[in-house]
Amino acid sequence: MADIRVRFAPSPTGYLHVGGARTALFNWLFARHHGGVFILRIEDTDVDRSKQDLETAILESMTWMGLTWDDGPFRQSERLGRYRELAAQLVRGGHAYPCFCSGEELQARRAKAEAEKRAWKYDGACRNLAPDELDRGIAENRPHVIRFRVPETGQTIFDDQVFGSTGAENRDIEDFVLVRSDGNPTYHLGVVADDLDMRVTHVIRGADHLSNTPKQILMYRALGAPQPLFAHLPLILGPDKQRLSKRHGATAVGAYKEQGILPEALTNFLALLGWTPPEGKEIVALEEMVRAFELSAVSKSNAVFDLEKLAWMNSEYLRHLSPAHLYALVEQELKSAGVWHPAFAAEERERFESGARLLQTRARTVRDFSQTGRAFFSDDFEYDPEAQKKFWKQAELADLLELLSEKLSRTDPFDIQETEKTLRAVAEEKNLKAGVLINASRVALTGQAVAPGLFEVMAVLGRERVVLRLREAAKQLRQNTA
RNA sequence: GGCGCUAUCGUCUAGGGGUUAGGACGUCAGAUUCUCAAUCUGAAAACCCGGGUUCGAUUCCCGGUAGCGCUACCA
Repeated sequence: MADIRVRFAPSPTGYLHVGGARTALFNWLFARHHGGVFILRIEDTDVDRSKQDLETAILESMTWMGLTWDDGPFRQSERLGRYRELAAQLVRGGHAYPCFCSGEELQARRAKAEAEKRAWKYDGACRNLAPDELDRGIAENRPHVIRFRVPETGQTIFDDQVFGSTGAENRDIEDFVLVRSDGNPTYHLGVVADDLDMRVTHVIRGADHLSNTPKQILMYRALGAPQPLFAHLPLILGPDKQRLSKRHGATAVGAYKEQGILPEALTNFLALLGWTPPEGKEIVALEEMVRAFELSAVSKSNAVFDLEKLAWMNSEYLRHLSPAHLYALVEQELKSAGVWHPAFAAEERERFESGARLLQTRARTVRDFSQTGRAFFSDDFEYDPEAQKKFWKQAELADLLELLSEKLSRTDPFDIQETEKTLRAVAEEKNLKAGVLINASRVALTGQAVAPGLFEVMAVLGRERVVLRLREAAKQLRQNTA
């Protein structure tokens, strides 16, 4: 298939949410797979709700995810003239007409129909206005919209690339609005005009548009224009199976970035919502997805967004990060958390790197490096109250930690093996299980009950810090028990 | 209400007229251990219901039910 052109068309009325991101991803994958063009278009015809900084945020999120576009971004607000022109063409051809019904009138009629339990559809009041009536309305400058004249009979069916053959009876489709009374186009006019002008070959979008598609196909026909292929994507739901929204927690791509999710993990996770890679291998790099992606493998049923699996996938990606990539990421995280020290770029580089590596296998998000892992990069950290409660129970621990501190100050070389030997010797001498001393020391050195192996921690921190922190902890412990 | 779409473990899904219905996340148990994670082993866990077609349906067809979507001068 040559000359494939697809587009992603967010509207800047909110941040890029994961559903939109998945749509963008599938478009992008499809384009890359076929060597086609991925167009970015901003659908900002809703002037009241569209915001410039939201557009910027959307572009940032897409860039962060690696979904770069080949053309655009185009803005519908910059093409208003073109939409009016097309609407006029439709009117001339008898496929559309001005409608003078006001919003209030319409609402009243709709309410009445509903009260009488009649299915409401625009009643066509202005569908066949007498020419003089029409002229008068225009001459008097009465506010009006332009409606599309939907055929009264027949059906509009199409072959969706995901859902298969589907469509609607024309009699079930109302004469929808093309141009608002303020002259701005509605979504339906905008998409068709743009997809036409941008020579989009495949419209890949959320399944919430499945029922809208016949309307748009009717427009292509009225225009005598070739229509694109359509592929609708199942929706992403919250755990309660309701359409994903803010009340389910974070939905914006930017929020996941803030939480320390890697773009690769998010992308991979999103791809698995509705698409199964061949071979069933779930960890799939972007390039691999590009190679394997097929619309025909997209599922038809909605998918629940499972945070647990995203978290797992994130730790999986974190664990397999190359050292260079890891260091860059951790550096960035420490900086934004205010934990970064310039020495980490110079004389303390080794400590920084080994600390990052030590934390790598157990990190769930990049935030962990500055949060639970803070003590590896800063001397300014707190003892977690829960950790103290769990491992600093015995009062004698204060003396023991001090003793250990003193022994360690003479341990040489100060490495994993020797520090362990030293600690176990102290434990034995005091007739104590090594675990008790180890756990207490862990809290002393990291502030946490959960951290990497103690002797690795010691080796990374270095003698000076370990000795100091153990002594400090002993002091703290005495205070606690006093 | 009308129209449309969908329906396999809790979740994401594979599969498909005859299978021990497969995998992943999660859960549980065990191993390991210095906490946790990782790792390894094992376990529990699903074809929405009713008809039809068929020698045989989870799979095909119809109906029901449920969920979702559309039903705006939102997109």
